[in-house]
Amino acid sequence: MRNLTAVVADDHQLIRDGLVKLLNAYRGMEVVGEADNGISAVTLAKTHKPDLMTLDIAMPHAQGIAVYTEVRRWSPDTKIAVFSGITSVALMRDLYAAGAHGMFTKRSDISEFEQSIPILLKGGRVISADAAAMIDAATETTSLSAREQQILSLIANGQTTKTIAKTLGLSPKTVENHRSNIMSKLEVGSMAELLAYALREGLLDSQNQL
Amino acid sequence: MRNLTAVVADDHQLIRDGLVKLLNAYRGMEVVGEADNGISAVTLAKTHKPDLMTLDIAMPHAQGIAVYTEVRRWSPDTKIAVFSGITSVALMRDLYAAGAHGMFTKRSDISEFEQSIPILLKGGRVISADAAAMIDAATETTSLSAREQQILSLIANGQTTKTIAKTLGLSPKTVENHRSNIMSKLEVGSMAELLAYALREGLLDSQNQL
DNA sequence: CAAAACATAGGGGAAACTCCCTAATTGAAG
DNA sequence: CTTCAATTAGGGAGTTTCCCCTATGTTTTG
Repeated sequence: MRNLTAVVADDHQLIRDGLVKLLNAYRGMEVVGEADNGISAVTLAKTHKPDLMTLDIAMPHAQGIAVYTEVRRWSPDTKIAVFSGITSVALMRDLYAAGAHGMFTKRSDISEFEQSIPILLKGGRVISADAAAMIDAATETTSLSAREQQILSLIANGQTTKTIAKTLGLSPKTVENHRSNIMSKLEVGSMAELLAYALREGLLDSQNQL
Repeated sequence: MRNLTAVVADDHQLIRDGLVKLLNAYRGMEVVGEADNGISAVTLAKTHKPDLMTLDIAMPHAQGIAVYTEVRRWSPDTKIAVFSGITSVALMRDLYAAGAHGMFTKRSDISEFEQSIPILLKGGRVISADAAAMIDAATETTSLSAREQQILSLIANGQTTKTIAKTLGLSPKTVENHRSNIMSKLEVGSMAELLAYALREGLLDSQNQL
């Protein structure tokens, strides 16, 4: 009796194979689709509306939280277990806030995920030990306000003070003040150090893939 | 008859499982050790001196080329197939220069690796299609001179024009000119973009691995 | 050898950044 | 209700980038 469906999305074939095997071994569950990029992940979610979906948040063609929210939009009842290979703390934090059901890193013990399946299917939430530790560590070091984080992210994406001011509808002087506050909070003395910090913490949107 | 030995080093359990299964299925081969971090990878290489070793270059405790060279030192006859999950072009280039036998990305088709095993065992070299494309793309874009690369690296590590000038014993103006040339070569228009590029390419010393 | 690339160093000006202030409004915490 | 943090916005001075030049000596390459 197979009444539970699952979709596996990951661009690493080995990981995909492992997860498919694991999910197919789960009683009553069948993997009905596999995706190796963000776009087909969303498509599969739309067509199959699976009960469970594993989602890598770093795949070609569409990255990060965008894929998550798209899947969510087209199949709101699907329970989504996010697997992050890259350890982008900011992304994890966002997904946590966006309400991902499961959060695992690819370094997590796989049995952790296996044991989580029934919980996830019931609508529960599971955050693996190492993912939780990562989020904690991040939130404690990040004493930046929401606005400051937003502006830091824009800076890290190569935007200048002026363009940031324009996109946010603020005075350039305000943006400058925020940046100044960020720098004193993070104890850095130049854009270079600030950038190094920001990029280290994974605040880049697009090109952390290469 | 099992006369070939192999060691699998990868911090992702799913990947490890997949590779172990694949290698054990190879005629006459047996996986005699698994490592989930750089240190135990080196230890296993030292104790087992396997014929073949798969090596992830982004693992906890010791990263990148250091692990490769250590393995090489303790077991020079072991054929090493490098798997890179993170797409650090600089690292790939270095490993290529250091003479890694096999180079695959985790996005590679696994059959590519499977078919490569006999070639690797004979001492041949195999670079998967996508890894080769990556290296080509990198070497063609990186037209920076030695001095320019050095200065870019210093910039990426948070040094200012002045301090760079002092450490290199140059005029600040010279450093500035180099930076300017770098920026026009890389087609970026600000420190922010330059930093983004540099960090992406893995020019940071310590913490580009997070 | 000649040409090209590289490394060195500087002038000058517009723009951006860095750091010192003040100050009004808002919303949350005690 | 009061205090505190956050957000907004600005003044002003000094420094650094950024981008345009010129110029000389060396090294590499065709």
